[in-house]
Amino acid sequence: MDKEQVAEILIEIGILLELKGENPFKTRAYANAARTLETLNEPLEKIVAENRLGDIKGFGEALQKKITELVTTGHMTYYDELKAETPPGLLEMLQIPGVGPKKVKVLHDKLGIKTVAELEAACQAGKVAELAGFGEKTQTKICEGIAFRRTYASRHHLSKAIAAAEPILDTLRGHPDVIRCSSAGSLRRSKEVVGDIDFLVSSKKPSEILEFFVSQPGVINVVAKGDTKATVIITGGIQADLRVVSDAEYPFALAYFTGSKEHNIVMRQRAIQRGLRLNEYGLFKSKEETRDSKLLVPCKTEEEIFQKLDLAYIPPELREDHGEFIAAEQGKLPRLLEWTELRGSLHNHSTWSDGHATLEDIVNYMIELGCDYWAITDHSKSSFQAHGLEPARLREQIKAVKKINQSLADQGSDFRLLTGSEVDILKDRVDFDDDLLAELDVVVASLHAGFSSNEADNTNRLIRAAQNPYVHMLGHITGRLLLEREPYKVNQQAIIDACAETGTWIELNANPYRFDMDWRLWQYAKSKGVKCVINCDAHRNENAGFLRLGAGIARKGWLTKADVINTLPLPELMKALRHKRDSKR
DNA sequence: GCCGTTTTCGGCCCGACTGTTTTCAGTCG
Repeated sequence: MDKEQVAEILIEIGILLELKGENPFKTRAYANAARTLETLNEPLEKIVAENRLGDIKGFGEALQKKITELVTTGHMTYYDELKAETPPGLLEMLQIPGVGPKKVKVLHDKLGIKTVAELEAACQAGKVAELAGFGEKTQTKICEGIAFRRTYASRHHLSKAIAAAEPILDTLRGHPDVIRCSSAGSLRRSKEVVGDIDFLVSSKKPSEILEFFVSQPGVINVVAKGDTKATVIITGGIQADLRVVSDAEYPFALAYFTGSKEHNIVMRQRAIQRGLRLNEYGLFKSKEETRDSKLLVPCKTEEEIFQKLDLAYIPPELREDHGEFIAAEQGKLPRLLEWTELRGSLHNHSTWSDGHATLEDIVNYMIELGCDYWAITDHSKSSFQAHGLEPARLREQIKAVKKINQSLADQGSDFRLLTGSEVDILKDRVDFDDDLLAELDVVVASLHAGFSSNEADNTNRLIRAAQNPYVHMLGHITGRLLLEREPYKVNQQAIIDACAETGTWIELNANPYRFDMDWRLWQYAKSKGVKCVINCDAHRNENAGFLRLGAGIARKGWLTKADVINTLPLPELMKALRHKRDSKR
């Protein structure tokens, strides 16, 4: 049992305890432990075997014992019993907006409701409104919440959220009474998937701004509207929150609403350690609750807040309590990659396989966009569903690319198309022979089919591909499709180690459904010296925009310009591409 | 359930909004 599986169980225990009405700090202890596990850089089995779990903060006697039992025997008596006494439908009921653990407990204890379907029936029969603490409105809201969940997913791809948020942000910026405004929350932190969109505005006329916001054409439902805050549902079913504050409060509110929750908790603790109190309204020289401006430690920007807490400025993408505090204290935060530092993409498709643009269209579009190069890596023959290229066809494509490059050179253009292949990783080898791969500028090796349910099999296939001297990088190593398909089972750490040994790069696939490899693993990869390539995996020219999204995810992974291969100018890139095969010779 | 320069008990981040109350609990972020 690996750390991800253990973490999942700990999170579930936390929720189950909440449903039982347990002490909230106890439930949080489980959630905290789960988060800590996910950031570990060595196998949990090893830590358990060497009895070192207690060295990690947040793992006391009880958790050590339970986790050790789980890792060594594959099950945990405490969890099994807890799960057995809680109907599974109760967990699902928590997903309904406005329904939390306390309400679920009452519904279960008083009405015997065990599933979402039973809850909906009880609402329709009017039984829920009769319960103490419930009423007509709560009952209606639950019904609407259930119906909403049926219609819309509650989580959204980053790209969809950005597309929905940017026009609203522009509109808000144009309002004469708006002083400063920004998105906040997980969108600002560039999380791969977001639950809702947060906006923050500073203004002297909050009620007018809120009225303006809820009457926007894209708003299909107003969930809540108070004096400083409104919640709406916008087109596409995404929830959007707006908070309006004074301009003096703005930096504090921006830091607060950007989160993450875990990051904020540490920020508050740091304030307390310094005899201060931090909330969304300010940083106060007081241990008591106050908004007394005489006690305010004035800060005009987020930078100043961090400074007052003895920290370097932490970019939003890093605010996940993933080590940013230690680095910010020691002045060791990296200067993160800027998306404008990317010069092209090394994994893309054309009409030769399953892409929608011709080579000529791609060249014109990418030159217009300001790229220096663009690799054409169409599928290999085994991906017949994607019109994968036979060797002869690939050799034709190489000629076609060379001809285009010759004509670019003749016109005095410095832009170059690179030849390449996204070669399938088959059971025991990659799809093309070495002599053909040797003719290509760029080789991306990816798994597309025949995933085993056996983690070791998948992992070994990827490791063998990394060992091939002609393979520059591994593509989308988990095959996940966010919100649609689970990753195939694979030991990512072992793959990173193999890439470190063989000098193979790992792709950060910038398709917003993939963002694969996950940002949580890049710090480890970086520590092993593994380089990243941010690739569009473009099937249409517009997909070039994925570079910006991918850079946001790379920033979450603490990556700098030096960590990312496709920031290199063309001559250096070509040198880097030749390096692995040369060193094998 | 964890933790300790208030250390073996009593804390644990903090506030807005809603609905059901008639002063507050639950939920959410």
